[in-house]
This record gives sequence, C-alpha cells and structure tokens, in this order.
Amino acid sequence: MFLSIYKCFVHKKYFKCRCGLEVERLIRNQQVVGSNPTSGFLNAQRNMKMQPKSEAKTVLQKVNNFSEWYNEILKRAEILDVRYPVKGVYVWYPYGYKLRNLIYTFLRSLMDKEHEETLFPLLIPKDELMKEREHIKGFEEEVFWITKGGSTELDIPLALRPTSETAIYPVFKVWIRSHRDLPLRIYQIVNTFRYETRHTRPLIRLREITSFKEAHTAHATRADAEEQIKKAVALYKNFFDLLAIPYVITRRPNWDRFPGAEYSIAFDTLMPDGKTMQIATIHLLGESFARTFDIKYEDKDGSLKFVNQTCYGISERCVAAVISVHGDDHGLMLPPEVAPIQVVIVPIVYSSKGKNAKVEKVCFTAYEELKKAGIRVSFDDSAERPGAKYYKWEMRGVPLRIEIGPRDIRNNRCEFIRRNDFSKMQVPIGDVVPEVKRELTEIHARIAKRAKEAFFADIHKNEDEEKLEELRRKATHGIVSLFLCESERCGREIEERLGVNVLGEVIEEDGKRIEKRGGDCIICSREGKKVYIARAY
RNA sequence: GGGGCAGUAGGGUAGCCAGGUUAUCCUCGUGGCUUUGGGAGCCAUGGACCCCAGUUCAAAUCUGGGCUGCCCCA
Repeated sequence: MFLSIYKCFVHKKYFKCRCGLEVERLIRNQQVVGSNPTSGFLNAQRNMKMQPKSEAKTVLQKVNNFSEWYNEILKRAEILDVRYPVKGVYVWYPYGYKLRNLIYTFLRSLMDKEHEETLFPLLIPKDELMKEREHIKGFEEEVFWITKGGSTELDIPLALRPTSETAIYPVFKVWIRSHRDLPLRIYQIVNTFRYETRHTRPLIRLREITSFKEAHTAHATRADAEEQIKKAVALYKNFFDLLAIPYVITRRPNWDRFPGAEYSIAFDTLMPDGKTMQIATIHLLGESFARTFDIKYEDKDGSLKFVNQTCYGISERCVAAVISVHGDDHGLMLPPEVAPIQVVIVPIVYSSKGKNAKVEKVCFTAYEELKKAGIRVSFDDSAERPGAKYYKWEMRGVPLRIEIGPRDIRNNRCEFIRRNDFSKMQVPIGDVVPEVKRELTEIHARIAKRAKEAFFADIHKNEDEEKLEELRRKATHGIVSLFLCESERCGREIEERLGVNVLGEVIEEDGKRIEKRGGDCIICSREGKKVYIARAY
C-alpha cells in the first residue's frame, strides 16, 4: 500500500494517508471539532487564550469550590507537599510545620497543667492489640501489620498503633498499684496509622496521622472519671477558642461511640462545603479496659479495685480546620496566636539612589523593636516588587502587614494593612510596637467573630417539626437539630432518609446549657432527645 | 462499598481517538541589564512523556497489569 504523509493544519501533525481516505477524515474532524468542547483543537485554543499569565497570580475562589481551593492552598501556602508516592501520607513543608508546631505548642501548654507528657512505642504486639474484643472490632480492618524482620517471619506480628490504648494500658497495669498513684494523667503527641480504604485527604483522612495528641487518664472512681471528662471538654473549648474555630459539642449515639468506650463526646466544626468535621473526641472508658488489662489499685481499706479510665484526642484535623474555616480567596488567614509570621514589613524602595538606605534603616529598626517585643516579625527585603510580596504573604495568612516607603518616612509614619479585611491605617513610627500588639488582638477578635457568625448561621433549629424534605435541604449545608429517640433503628432511618449522619445528643448550644432537652422522636414519636444531624466528613 | 476520569519539565497544559518532525504554550529555575506605593520587562539559558510487560519496522500515543491522584454516588 502506498502511504503518503499529510500535515493537518488543525492538529499541526502529520498523518498517513491511504488512498485519500485520510483527507476525508480530516475534513470530518474539522466539523466534529466545532461541536465538541473537549476536542483537542478547542482545548488548544482555550489553552492559549484563557491561560492566566501565572497560576500563582490568580486569587482562588473558595465558595462552591472547596475541594480545589483546599488542595491549592495547601500547596501555595506551603503547608503540605502531597507528592510523596505513598497513598494517604504527606510531607509537612517548613512553613506548614511551623504552623503545626505553634498550634501544638499551645495544646501542649494546656495539657501540661494537669497531665504529664510521655512517649509510648509505635509497635504493638498482636496479642495485646487483640485483647479488648469490642475495641479491636472497631479497628481490625484498618491496622497495618509488620510481619517480617528482614526475610524472617515474626513470631508475633506487630501492629503500627492505630491508637495507643493497647500500648499504654499494659504499662498502666504495672504503674498503678495504690490509690496514691491515682489519678494518673498522661498524654503523648505521636503518629498513628490507619489503613484507610476510603479516599484519603491531606490532614483530614490520612493513613499516617502525624500529630495525634492522645490523653489517657486513670481514676479511682467513676465520679472522678466523669469529672475528668468535664475538664477535658473545658480544655478543648479553650483550645479551639484560641484557634477561633467554632464548634458544636455532642454526645455521640451509642452505635457510633469509640470502640470499647461507654460513651463518646465529640467536637464538630463546619467546613466551607457545609459538611461537618469531627475535630476532637473524648471518651469515658469506665472499667472495660481495666478489666481486660487487669489494671487494679489497692484502696484505702485494702481492697483491690479496677480503675476508671478516660481518653481523649485531637489530631492535625485542627490544622485543617484553621485553614478551611478562616481562609479566603487570597489564601490562609491565620489567627495571630498561631501565625508563624505575625507581622511582615515590606519596604517600598526606589532605585533613585539615596532614599533606599533611609527606608531600609527605618524598616530594620521597626523590625528589631518588634522582635525585641516578642512579635514574630519578618522583614521582606527580597528583590520582588511590593505587589508580589503582598500576594505572597496574604497567601500565607500573615495577619498584619506594615508598609514603609519614602512618603511615609517624610511624614514619620508607616502603613498597617490587616489581612482579615484589608483595611489600612496610618501609624506613627514611634508607636509601632504598642499598635501592633493592639492590632493583633483586634484581628483575632474579628476573625473569631466572623467565623462564629458564619457557623451559627448554618445551624438550623427544628423546633417546629418541619417536613423531612425541608430538613434534608437544610442539612445539605449545615447542621440541623431535631428530636430523636435513642434506638439505632430510628437513627439509621433518619440518616438514610436525609442522607446525613447523626452527630449526637446536643450538650450545649452557643456555649450555654440548652433549655429544651426532650421531645418526640421524629421517626417513632417516642420520647427523644435533641440531636444534631449533618453531612459529615 | 460502587462508578467515572486522569497521570507529559518544579506547577499548569497541548499532542493521544487516527503510532512516525526537533513534544506545544504559560508559569517556574539560573545568569545579566533595566525596574519597585497591588502580581515588572527584555535577552540568554535550564528542565518532562508514572512504572512493568505486550503489539509494531517504529509507542507519549494502542493493549494488559501495577502504582498514584481527582470527581461523583452510597
């Protein structure tokens, strides 16, 4: 067969031609091209025309675009590098890790008031992990196993901790002998592993949770353990208030509690797509683990008793929450307390020599004073132009920017720009330190206020027993409260009919105790309790 | 758990259906000159077809498997 080569003016490519048939095909393709938006031709056109000058120059829409926004922010603000070639595990960039550490430093300072930090091993022998039946049932499909050392099969397979109860409690058995050893309150911040089969998401659903803060306590009596639960709730409220993350607190339904716990309490926040995300859990373990691991103490009267236990945890989802709840189209918006850089100074310099030195000197003086005052400040004297710097530091969520240029120097002042609302103000050079401190406090308050208002606008009370369809609509973007009995059947039914999750029984509303706790179950009309429902991560 | 789509320089993409040229464009990196109150310009230069098999004279392109990622539904 004779083959000749034609260049297609559309595809700019050479094609074989068999007896002229190929030419027909090309003509046909031109027609098809016009009607097919996914064709290469149109893509090529779009690529040339609509390609923004720089992807990094576009602001990023957050509303109705959360998934993409979230992934882009993690990359552009240098929080996580998602390119590590193992599913569900990621690399913290230096900037992201600084943010993570500031958040956890605060968490640590809260914990240290009444807990002692420890570190237990990553590896858990199979027989210990399997001891508590209910507990392991909740995890067994998610455990990573080490079965070999080199080429030698291990006698006892070792689990990578999915959580540390079974690593810690055998040691509690040894540590605890007398009532004088109680209460015992420890915590650790460690990585844990879960073989997630569902889609993994950076910081949200991970195979390696890198920053699991887990606390474990043992008490003489049940009342003491319940008291500890209250303290833990207060501690976590304190923590999320500092991050300006709004939350609801619920007691999880019985069928959804931590495996091995008597009951579980959880904090949930709302993500921008209207789904809730669990950001903290608190569990009353009672005596169940104590019986399994034989953790007993000798009471004052000489009798041997099982301890009562609690455990509670927070993971790097708290970082995800800070990013998601506060961020906007310009990038991160960090609460000043946890911002790796609280203030950035951008010099406005001209090449018309002479003025540069003056501007830089004033900038540097301000930088030194702020640093001395304990502010995390950065002086960006890089070669970029000022505008480029603004966008860069906005993306990274720096709460306050100070601009100093020749104009300001003439007037002996500088300019403050808030990250949260881009508002500007003039400040005398001499007042920089006190003004920065005042502004940072103010910025925190405003960020918190905005987050709280948005959050509570999406919580819908259903006191009037609306139609299910109406509830379904509300629950697709937000949290709905309604009355539900405690049976799993009714819970599952409402979940199925509305396409939601039952978060659990409402413990408090707007930070206050709720007035009306009871009502008729929306499914079976028996006595029910007020619960929150929502679509959940 | 079910379904769909994708993997081409550091990032984003075109090319793939219909195998064959020196793999396109933007961004980015490096060196240089000029710039600087909201993402600067010019010149030079650097960098890629996910992995393993198969089909073929020839594979980024076709087939199978793997790995990785994204979206939708439950």
